[in-house]
Amino acid sequence: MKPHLTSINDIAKAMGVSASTVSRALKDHPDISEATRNKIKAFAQKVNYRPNALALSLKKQVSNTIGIIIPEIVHHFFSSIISGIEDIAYSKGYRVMICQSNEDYSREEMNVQALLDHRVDGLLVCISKTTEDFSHFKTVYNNQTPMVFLDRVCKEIETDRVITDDFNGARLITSHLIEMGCKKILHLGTLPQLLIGQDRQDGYIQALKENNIDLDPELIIICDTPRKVDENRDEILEIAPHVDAIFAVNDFTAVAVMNLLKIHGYEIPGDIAIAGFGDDPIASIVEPPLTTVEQQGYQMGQEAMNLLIDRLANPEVTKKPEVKIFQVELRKRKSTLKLQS
Amino acid sequence: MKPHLTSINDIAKAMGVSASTVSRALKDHPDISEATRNKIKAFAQKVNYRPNALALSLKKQVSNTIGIIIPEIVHHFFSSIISGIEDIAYSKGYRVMICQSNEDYSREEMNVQALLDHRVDGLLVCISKTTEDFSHFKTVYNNQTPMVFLDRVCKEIETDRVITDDFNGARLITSHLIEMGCKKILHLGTLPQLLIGQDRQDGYIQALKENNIDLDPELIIICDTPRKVDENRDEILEIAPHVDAIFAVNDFTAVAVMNLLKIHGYEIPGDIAIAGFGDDPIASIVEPPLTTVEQQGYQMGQEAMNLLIDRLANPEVTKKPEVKIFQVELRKRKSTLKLQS
DNA sequence: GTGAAAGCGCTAACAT
DNA sequence: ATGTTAGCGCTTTCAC
Repeated sequence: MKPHLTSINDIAKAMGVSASTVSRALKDHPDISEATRNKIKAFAQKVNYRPNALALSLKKQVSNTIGIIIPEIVHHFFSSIISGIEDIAYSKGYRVMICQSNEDYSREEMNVQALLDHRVDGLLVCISKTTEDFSHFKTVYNNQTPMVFLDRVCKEIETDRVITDDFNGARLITSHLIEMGCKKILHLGTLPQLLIGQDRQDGYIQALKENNIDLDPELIIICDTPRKVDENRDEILEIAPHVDAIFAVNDFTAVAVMNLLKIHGYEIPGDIAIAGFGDDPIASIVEPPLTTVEQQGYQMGQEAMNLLIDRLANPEVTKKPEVKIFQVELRKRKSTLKLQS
Repeated sequence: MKPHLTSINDIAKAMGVSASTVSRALKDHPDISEATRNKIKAFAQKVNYRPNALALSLKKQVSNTIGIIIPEIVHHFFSSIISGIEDIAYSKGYRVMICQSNEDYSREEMNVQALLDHRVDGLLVCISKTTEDFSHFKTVYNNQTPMVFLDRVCKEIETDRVITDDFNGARLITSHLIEMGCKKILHLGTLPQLLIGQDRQDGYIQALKENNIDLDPELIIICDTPRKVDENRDEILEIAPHVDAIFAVNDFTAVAVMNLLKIHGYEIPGDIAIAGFGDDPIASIVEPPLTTVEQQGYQMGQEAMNLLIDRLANPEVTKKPEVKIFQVELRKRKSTLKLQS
């Protein structure tokens, strides 16, 4: 914004016409004579005129921008979501503002505020892990700014949601482990306030039940990042001799335990089978490759953006919140393929 | 932007004062009596008043927003850069708008335009691989919108730059391979228009020279993504028997060749040593762990943002473009540690 | 201590 | 076919 980009007024002055004529000419308004229109367009082109998006948004009360709040873009799942969102958004003439919460509640609050301040037309949100109070999202809801929750949702707020079938995913994985002959399965889960964590844990428990395996509460511990694996290494190493499988709530945690166990002489999957969740690229790179379930981040992002655009296009319609559930697919790999004895 | 968020005018009307009074009261202007100020502030708080950032930017001709254009956020190096930028930006009261070019020239052009349209105060750019024409950046330059190039720079435009010492990094790696006894080193490089690729290739050549190894032009091929590895698999497999090491221009390409070679029965590093560039997290996860050099993405992002803020703060000062070069550190890992015979 | 008015860049209803 | 005017939300100079 340094030296004043040329505005419609500048053009008007330079050409001896009114600003409205310029405005109309540039958008092919039928009232404007072809002669003037051409002259104006040519001139605008020459001076490289570009409409000021800020002024436009202010005037139209529509910014054509949607805000994205996501925990951390480093993770493949989240960046896939973003790509899905962007591709739909761009194709429909929307811009996106991406904010990272870094899994931090107060950063998330700031992000919501900043996006609202910038008058985004809508919000696409994947809630931070540490968020337990949802009042900032209620503000959005009360503003009537359309919002779609993605993956990590807030049930208290009635909005469209796009989620993974976490329950079935976890059930699928756990059943697979059981099929491989595992009976003592350690679950590395995530914080209780995260629904996805709850659902994955429930899926794990359900699979045990279906196979008449008693649930041992000691075999569920909260440990959802490589760092946490490191912090809990003693506990994990103490439990390890007594289990024959580990199901981690995400792939990078699974990889971290795998490394920990390998260092301590465990054979994977011979001694302990390991499974993750999400099918991150590292899952196929580790040795042995990691069994996991595929989550369709890209498609989820697309779907969420489509839902949002729907709301934006029909603000008066008050249809019930939609919930799109994405199924997952089991990716069996070497890390769980025990030779049946 | 649905039901009209409450504005300063609304508050003014509701309280029977003028808009200017409200404006002043809210920003603690000394002219306003404490009584009115408190009343107004209390009311604003109650109705959850938030200034419209769009109107503010329009008025002030400063958006406090900076634009980031980056090839692909999925890559750890790039998302580290973003985190570095964000942390500095937030602490100084700036917002960021992140755009992905997806390594696509025309997307990059669109991004530049969109950010300019939104009147960002400055731009932080990591150029797309496929960009050979830089006129869109020259437009920015002519606009006098401050811009800092990061990692992938454009020499034709005189701006601040923050780069990696690619030449020395590649030289370091290549020398290390030579020390390990390798003499026939295949280099998987990137497109010729990319300076970083050129520099890494030059570093590779320099190391050969320093060790009196003749450069074999057949041992340089352009192959800079896992997909390209797949496309060039035949050529790579044909060359493989005749080399004792491979130096890839980035880690994910290195990992891809490593997998290809492992599948075809090669021992790493026994038959062929492999090294990458960047120290992506996958480098320490693959088996064997990958030798590479560490690039300080986070710090580079911080530095770039600081340079930009400097320019923004002193628009009149016309000091010469600064170039910050970040050194790299060799990370020797198993993938190159040949037993010396 | 407070208000009126102008203007940032743009558009649209209302003239002419 | 074109111009005038008002206004989107906000700040700031100038009055009083």
